[in-house]
Amino acid sequence: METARTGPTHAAQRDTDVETPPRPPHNARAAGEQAARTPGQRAGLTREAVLATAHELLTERGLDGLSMRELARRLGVAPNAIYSHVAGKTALVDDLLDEVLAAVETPDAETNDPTSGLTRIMTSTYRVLLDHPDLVPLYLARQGARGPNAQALGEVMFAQLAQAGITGSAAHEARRVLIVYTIGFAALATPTASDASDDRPLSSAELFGNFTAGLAWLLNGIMSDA
Amino acid sequence: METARTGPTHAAQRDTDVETPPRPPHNARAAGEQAARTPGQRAGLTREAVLATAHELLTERGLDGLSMRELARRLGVAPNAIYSHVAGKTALVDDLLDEVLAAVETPDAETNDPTSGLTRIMTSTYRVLLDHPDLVPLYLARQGARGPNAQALGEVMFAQLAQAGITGSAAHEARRVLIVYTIGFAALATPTASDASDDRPLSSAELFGNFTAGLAWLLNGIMSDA
DNA sequence: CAGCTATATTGGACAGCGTACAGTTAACGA
DNA sequence: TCGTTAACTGTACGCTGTCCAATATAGCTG
Repeated sequence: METARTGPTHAAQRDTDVETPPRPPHNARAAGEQAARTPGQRAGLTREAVLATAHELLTERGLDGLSMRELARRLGVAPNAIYSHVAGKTALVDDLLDEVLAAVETPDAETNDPTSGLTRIMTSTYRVLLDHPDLVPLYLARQGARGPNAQALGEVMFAQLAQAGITGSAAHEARRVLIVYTIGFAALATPTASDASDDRPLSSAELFGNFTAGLAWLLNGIMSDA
Repeated sequence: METARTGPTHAAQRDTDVETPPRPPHNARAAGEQAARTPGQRAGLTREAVLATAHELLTERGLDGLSMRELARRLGVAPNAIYSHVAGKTALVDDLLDEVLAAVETPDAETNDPTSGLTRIMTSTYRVLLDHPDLVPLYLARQGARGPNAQALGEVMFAQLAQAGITGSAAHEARRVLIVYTIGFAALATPTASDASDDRPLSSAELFGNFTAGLAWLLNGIMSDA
C-alpha cells in the first residue's frame, strides 16, 4: 500500500531546485490521492476534518483500525500533520467520545416527570451508543467521557433527580448507577466480539426491551428511596 | 489475529494440569539478570510462571505496561520464548481474565434463596474485580470473560434463577443485566483514571453500598417478574 | 504593496510494539 | 544410543505514536 511514490520525477527529497509543481488552487482534500506536497505547503486541514475522518475511520474499521498513520493517509497528509490540530491520539479519541454525546436527546427542563425524563435520557444515550458500537469499549475503558457534552448531560440528570427530591450524595449514587448501567448494557449489546458466548444472539429489539426493563427496575428503586 | 500455527507451538490448553515435572531448580527466573543463554538452552519457563508474571506486570504497570517484551524481560527470556507457552498476547490476557474469576465465591447449590444466592455471587464478583482494578477495563473491552471459569459462573447464576422460577430467555435477560451491572459498576468504582469528574471520590464503602443498593433494585425487579 | 512572523506541513527518524522464521540445543521416548 | 519434539535465541519485518528540523505558506503589520 505504501510507496505509491514511483513517481517518474522527483523521488528525491532534498533536491530542491525550482520546479514549482502545479499548485492546487482550491486544493480540497483528496480522497484517495497521495499527497504530492513539499514540506511547507498547506493541505487545508482543519480540526473538524480530522475529527470527522477519525470518526469515520473508527466506526468503519474499528478501534484497531484507527491509527494516526491510516488517518493521515485518508486525509492525504503526512502523519505528523495531524499533530497541528490535535494534541495526540488519546486527545483525539477523547474529543471523539464527547462529540458523539452531543446527539443524546434530553427532556425539556420543564418536564415534571423525572422518571420519564430520566428514561428518555438513558434510552437516548443507549441508542446513541449503539449507533457507534466501536466507541463503546472506549467509553468503558475510559470510564465514560469527560468533555463538555458529558458534563452537560450529567447536569441534566441531576436536575431530573432533584425534581424527584433526590439530591446530594443520593443523587450522585443514582446517577452513577444509571450511567454505569447504560454504558455497560450498550457494551454487552454491542456485537463486536465473537459473542457466541452461550446462546443465539439476541435481536436488538430484544436487547432494547431487556435494557428498558432493567432501567425501569433501577428507576423504580431510585424513586422509592426518595 | 494470532494464527499460532506452526506445529511446535502448541501451548497445551489449560485443562488438567498433570503433575509438574522436575524443573531446573537453580536457574528459576532471574529477576534483573540478563539472559546469558545460547539458542537451544532451556529457561525453565512454565505456563503458570508466564501467567503469574503477566498478572503481576499488569496490576503493577497497567494495561499499557503489559507488553510481551517487558514480560519477557521480567522472565529473563527472549520475547519469542513466551509464544511457546501462550498463543499470543490476546490469548494471554484472556487466560488472565478467566483466572481471576476463579476467586469468585458461589453459594452452595442447595441454597434455597435465589435472591441471596445471586446477591452473594454478584457481590463476590464485584469484590474480586475490585481486587484487580487494571483488569476491569479489559473485561469491559472484551465484554466479559469467556473462559471456563466465566462459563461456570454463568451456570451457577442460571441455577439460581431457575430456583426462582426464571428460565429461558427471561433468565438470559436477567443474567445479562446482572453481569453488565456488576462489571460496569466495578469499572466506575475503579479509580484508575483521573476520576475528578465532578466531586470528591466516593469511599469504597460508599461505593459498595451504592452497588448493593442498585443490585437489590435489580433483583427485586427480576424476581417480581417471575 | 513589502516584509515579518507564526504555523501548517513534510521528510526523516527513534524507540517500541507483536510476532513470524529459522536455526540451536535440551529433554524424552524408543 | 538415537531420533524426535519442544523450548529457546537471534534476527527481522511491518507496524505503531510521536518528536525534530527544515520549509513554504498565510496573515498581519507597516
